[in-house]
Amino acid sequence: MEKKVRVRFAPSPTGGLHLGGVRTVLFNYLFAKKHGGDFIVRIEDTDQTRFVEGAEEYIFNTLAWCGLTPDESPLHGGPYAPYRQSERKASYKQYADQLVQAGYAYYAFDTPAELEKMRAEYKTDENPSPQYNHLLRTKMHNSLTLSEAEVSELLAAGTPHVVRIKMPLDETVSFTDMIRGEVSFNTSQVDDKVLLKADGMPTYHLAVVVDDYLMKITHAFRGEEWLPSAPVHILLWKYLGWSAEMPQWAHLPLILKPDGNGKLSKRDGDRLGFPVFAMDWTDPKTGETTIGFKERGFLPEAFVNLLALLGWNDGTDNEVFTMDELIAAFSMERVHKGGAKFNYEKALWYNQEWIKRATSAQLVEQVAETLAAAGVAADGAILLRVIDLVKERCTLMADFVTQGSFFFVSPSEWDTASIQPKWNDQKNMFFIELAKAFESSIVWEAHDLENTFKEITAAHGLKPGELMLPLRIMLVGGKFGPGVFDIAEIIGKQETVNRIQKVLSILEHN
RNA sequence: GGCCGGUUCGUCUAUCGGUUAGGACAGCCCCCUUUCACGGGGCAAAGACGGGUUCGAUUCCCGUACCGGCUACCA
Repeated sequence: MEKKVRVRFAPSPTGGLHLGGVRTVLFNYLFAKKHGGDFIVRIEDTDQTRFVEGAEEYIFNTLAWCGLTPDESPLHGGPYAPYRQSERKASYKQYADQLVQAGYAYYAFDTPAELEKMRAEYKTDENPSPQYNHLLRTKMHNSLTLSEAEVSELLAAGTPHVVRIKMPLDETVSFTDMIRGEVSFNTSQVDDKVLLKADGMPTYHLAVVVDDYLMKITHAFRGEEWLPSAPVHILLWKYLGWSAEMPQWAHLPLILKPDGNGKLSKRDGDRLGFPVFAMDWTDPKTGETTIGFKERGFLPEAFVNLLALLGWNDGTDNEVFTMDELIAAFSMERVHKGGAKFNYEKALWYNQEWIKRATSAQLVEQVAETLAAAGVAADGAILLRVIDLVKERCTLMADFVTQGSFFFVSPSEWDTASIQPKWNDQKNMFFIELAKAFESSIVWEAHDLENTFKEITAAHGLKPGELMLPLRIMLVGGKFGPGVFDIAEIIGKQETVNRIQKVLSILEHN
């Protein structure tokens, strides 16, 4: 029987979740759900110096907003708890010891200062960053160079030390990456990574292997930046005697900055004016808030959609997918190898697509919230009609404010500059009469209003074209929005007449 | 520097050796629209370079160039 698929997303709680991180979650999630498996979130908080208050909560809020609910996590519980590595601290040492016992790892007593000295000493133009590797370990302070007695003495004295993996000489480690195919490394080129730190915490390298094993992870997906350390992990699986259980790997391509080169960073968003984080993130130390896609006015469906199509496609021309469609269509083999430059314009297009496709009923709650935040109280029944009328001209949720406010509150400013140049007494008379006609009309429907409007223009010997724009500006405030008579119908007789008269008086005083 | 990965229109991408190299975003033009959008139609735009393999390479192999990642007791 096939093993049940189990994947994990393993973030460090160090700050906001950016595009790349959410996409990694997404691909994990899609793969798991596609295969009827479980999606686990494990918090990798092994570095206390980088721990950031609130970051873990933020991660779960983001997952909830995106609709990527974990099956197991510190928040959701599960049979392999705890899901926080700091709480699993005690379980790693035995594996480190096991590796030392078997000769696959060793104790190293070098102090940070000694390491620094070593790097400075061996640094050359050809080798700018000397590695603690098979060559240099013979010159350092460790259980390979020290006598057994010395080592026991140091250990007994409680001397601070780390455990390092002993990379073998000139062996080939290879594995099949689900995206890249076979990738191989020569072990002589890989350094002796620290497995267990002096504070007793494991490094990522040990923790990821131990926890993936213990949690029965079948597929391990992570960013491409992890590819260089894959041989360490593969060897660890082997040295711990778990080769048969090793998950299948896939290293996801990076998301690159839109201009120039390099991977996308928070700075690029600040610089180019678009969000990089999924949701607003406030740094607890500086108090500085970084805008998120959610707060910028993206729909979660659009955010998920655009992320999925950054580096993946189903082979057809289809670009708009619901979560269920993504799950059905997803396959790791169709993920791109190369990194993708993030394009905010395209992201906006996805959002507009999703707003367009959403029904007014689906949008009403959020739109009401958005309007309320801008100080506009919007009534439910009318709001539904307004949303239907304006949604196709909204790219971001915030656009509903400019596109929808004038239905509920009179404009505070009018683009009279666009009326004035061609304004004259004749037009003034026309609008006075129009207001009167509107005021006395019995039926208040767009179609009838348009007829009334046309009858009066004809009676005055005017062309509707030169009066339509002034009317629009009177009702809307500017040169935008849906059909003028639809607007008039919705805002009602009194309000329509009021707005016409208000602008008439402004024009008169200029 | 070393190791690993990558390379199709400006951008995201399709192509599983044979295509006028397709689509989308952005750009430009036209239509629709007495506003702004939506929508419809059109234009422009690509296989990094050099060698092989092959009847035939964007596709397979090698080299070069360029780009990226890693090179911490960070993940």
